[in-house]
Amino acid sequence: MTTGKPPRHRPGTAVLPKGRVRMEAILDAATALLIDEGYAQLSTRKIAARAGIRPGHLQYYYPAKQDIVRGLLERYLERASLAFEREAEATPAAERRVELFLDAVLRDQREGDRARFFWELWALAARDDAIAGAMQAFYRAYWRRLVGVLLGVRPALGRPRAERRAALLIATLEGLTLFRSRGAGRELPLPFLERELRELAGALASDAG
Amino acid sequence: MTTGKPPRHRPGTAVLPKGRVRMEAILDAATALLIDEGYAQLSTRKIAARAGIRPGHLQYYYPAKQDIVRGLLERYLERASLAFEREAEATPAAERRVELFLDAVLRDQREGDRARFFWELWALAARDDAIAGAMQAFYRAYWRRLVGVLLGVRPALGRPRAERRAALLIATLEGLTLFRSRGAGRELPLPFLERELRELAGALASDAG
DNA sequence: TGTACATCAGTGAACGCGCGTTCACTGATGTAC
DNA sequence: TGTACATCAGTGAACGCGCGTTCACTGATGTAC
Repeated sequence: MTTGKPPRHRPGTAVLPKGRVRMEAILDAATALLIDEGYAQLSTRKIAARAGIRPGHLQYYYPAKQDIVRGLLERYLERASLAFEREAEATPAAERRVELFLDAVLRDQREGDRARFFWELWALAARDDAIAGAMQAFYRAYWRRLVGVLLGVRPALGRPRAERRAALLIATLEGLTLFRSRGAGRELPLPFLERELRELAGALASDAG
Repeated sequence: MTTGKPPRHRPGTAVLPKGRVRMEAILDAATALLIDEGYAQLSTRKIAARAGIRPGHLQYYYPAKQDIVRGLLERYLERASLAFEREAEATPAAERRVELFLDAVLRDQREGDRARFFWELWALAARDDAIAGAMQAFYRAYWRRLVGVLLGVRPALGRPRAERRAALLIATLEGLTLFRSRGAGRELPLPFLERELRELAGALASDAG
């Protein structure tokens, strides 16, 4: 089976340190460009330039453009899912968990680039099954973590109701990114919205309804 | 001032019927392509082909590609804003207004293409000020309409609180589009989510909190 | 430590393609008298 | 109704460009003995 293939790095992950560093640099460059200019303006030649290599060398690590995009997405979402896990370990008193979870999410969302990055991803997921799958895995982790928090605070909710309310809360949080920075109405100051959001979260964590 | 410019249709809107029909056809074609393939794959040549004209003739009506995108967006959002107005005229008993408003929004969102279209727009708005402005105007109309509904049902809310809650509800509704079709988790059946959403809307329309 | 060899990393030129737009031109339609 | 003219609508060829990817090749690094 050892055919005389063109020199290309196949197994997906570089074995040697230099290769691993290069692959990271490529994903870093592509991520920055995706956020700065959007997927429509993203080109392999720009990625190569930003990563400090020649255009033809990209294919040595990533045979096609879509492999780069999938790669950067998987890396990002993996890290984010890990953050959920890590946060789950250091649990404070149950009563404060919802609040702290919201804090973490809002802090992350406030980090400028997150919204732009996700807007691109939502659009991409509609056209690419691999990206849709990765996004789905991410939101599943996000959602499971929140279900756990809600049930920890208010066990009487019951799992089915907690699952639905967690989904609603995530939808609200994601939807709120539209009202940040650009693209939607900005006449409502965010601090007010976030205060209201916390009240909403409190209501969703109650066993009423 | 009457210089010998190249033959180009300048004023933005065609005067004669034939020209108006052509412009509509161009926007129709571009909208369909944007939904089917996404902005990254959108090209003037594809638009021309789908509209049944030669590539060079596009520039007669729309000097540049971005004019087409802005044109289709403005047309769509104008129609949607009008729909809000029309709906506001036929008001039933106050108590049912929130419910009916939700019905209308959810029905619209269920219409397959709406989500894909908006995902593209959110991403585009982050790069193009004209698109961001149009989106902002649309969400403002949407939001004002909902504030009116909430205040009509529960005047005791007061305008500031009604404004914040309307924004939250819109964020939730937009965020829920992520859980439809593709791109996010689909393990939660939508009917359940929508039932929960109605309860949430009811809570937001109460004067508690 | 030295040598031989295999694998890994990187280069530079070139490919064919679809893109957005321009331009000189022709044909169709409307308007004035 | 007929004619002259202006404006509107549409064509087809061509432009220069950046794109994604291939390919033959060279240089660098690791491995076995």
